[in-house]
Amino acid sequence: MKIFDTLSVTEKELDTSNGVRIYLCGVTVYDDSHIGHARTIIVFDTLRRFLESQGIKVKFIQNFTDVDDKIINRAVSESTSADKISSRYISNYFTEFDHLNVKRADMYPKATEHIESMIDLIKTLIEKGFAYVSTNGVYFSVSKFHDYGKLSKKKIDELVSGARVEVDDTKKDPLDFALWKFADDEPRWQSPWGAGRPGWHIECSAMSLKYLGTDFEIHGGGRDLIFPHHENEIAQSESYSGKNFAKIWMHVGMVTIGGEKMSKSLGNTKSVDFVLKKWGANIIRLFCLAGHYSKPIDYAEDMLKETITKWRQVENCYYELILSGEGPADSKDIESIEKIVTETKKEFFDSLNYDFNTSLAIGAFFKLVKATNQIAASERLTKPISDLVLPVLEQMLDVLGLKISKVTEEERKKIHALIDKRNLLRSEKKFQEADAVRKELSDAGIMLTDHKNKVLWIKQEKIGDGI
RNA sequence: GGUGAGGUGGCAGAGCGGCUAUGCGUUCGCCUGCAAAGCGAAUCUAUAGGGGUUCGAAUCCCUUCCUCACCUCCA
Repeated sequence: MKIFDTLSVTEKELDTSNGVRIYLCGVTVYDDSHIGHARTIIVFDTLRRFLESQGIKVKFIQNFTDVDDKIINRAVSESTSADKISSRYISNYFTEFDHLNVKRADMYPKATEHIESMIDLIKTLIEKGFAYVSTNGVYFSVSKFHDYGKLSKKKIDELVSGARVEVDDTKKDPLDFALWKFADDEPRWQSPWGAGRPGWHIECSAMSLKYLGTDFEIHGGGRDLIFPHHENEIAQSESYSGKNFAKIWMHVGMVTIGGEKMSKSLGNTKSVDFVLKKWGANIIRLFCLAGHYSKPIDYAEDMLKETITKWRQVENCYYELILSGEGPADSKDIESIEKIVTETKKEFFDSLNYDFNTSLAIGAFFKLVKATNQIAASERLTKPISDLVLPVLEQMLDVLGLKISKVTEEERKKIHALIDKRNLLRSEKKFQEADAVRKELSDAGIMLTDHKNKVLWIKQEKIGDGI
């Protein structure tokens, strides 16, 4: 598989020979997650599902930043503890991302639980001369790391003249960043240099090193983390270990709204909770995967609405397949569907293999859906055809993390009973009563399609609230 | 100002030297007792402007214009 690597600015072959280790920078838990966070996480979740579908062992680590000024500020404004704030939003995170059908990572390390590792790392950095203690904390000396700027393609002298660097006389160089900040208030931890809190960047260095070692396969996050976060992580980690930090740096484009980046500071966010209620997990996932991961996507309601139409086609396809009748299939149909299944499957996986092009993969997926629906529409979809299509369709659904709404066995019996009842009424030309039965079913989310020889039912996902 | 990524039909979005995806939308049909869904057909020949290279460019080069992101916390 090839993935575009931000560092080398090339498509790099992913080494899967010893499994794939992935570290994804997660969220700072001081507020609700929004669809921007969700996109990055969905992209990586899908990547992970794809790799696993290829029989590759994946070790997936995603952190929670649970020590941060924003958390503390929030705690102060709510007169509670930082710990309460972060645990609340971690709990929310799991509720929301479980709903988004995001597979749980192998581990969700928290910064607060890895203070010791961070201190060890800082100790070594000081010993090696890459870091120094000042009156406000411990700083990393950027000038000591000669590759500084290699990820973000920034020149050190340009950064200095950039004027946006925080002025702090206690630092040797304005570019130096904090590894440890002394603090008088809670939360704080003891360290050899004085009580305080870790800097933001050091946590990812410490936790990725602890769980994935050096030179692991993929380090990822949103594009906005390239500088300074990932640049600084590289500086710390490589200065510490003397080894390459990560093989591939994979960055996900921003979600925009009205063409502008969605962010807390601009106040234009759509929370995961909100979009889940409005669109549901399948629509959100399809939306997040509709374009290439590296490019921005715009949160536009019209597009989301269109996605609903497409999702209905998938539901239709799925139920046509699982409810297909017994009976022989035309050998020509078998032949053509075999061809389509083979082709779309190849296209689907080839697309993902080449820089994870989900846009093309989804295109292949819909080709299969469409071909199936065509056969169904012409009343020729029988079990032998379904047996060919269904496993592949389910595999694709699984990789994309899409979930068809299903019914219980009990509901199924009830549905069949009502369909029988309606059929009887229809045969007696009691259409009004028949329509009442149909209404009863549709109110329960069961849509009917009258085929020539049978009635197809579909459990439709309920989407949106007065869109 | 610096750096990076882009500008493709009404919209979304691939292609990254030749065969100009795909989807949505729109229109008209089919199916149906009716409806919804689904299906079919039609519609749309698009590649920011200007130069070049080439037998041939959306695809390569130059240039102009525009957009976005990063350069501060950010997924």
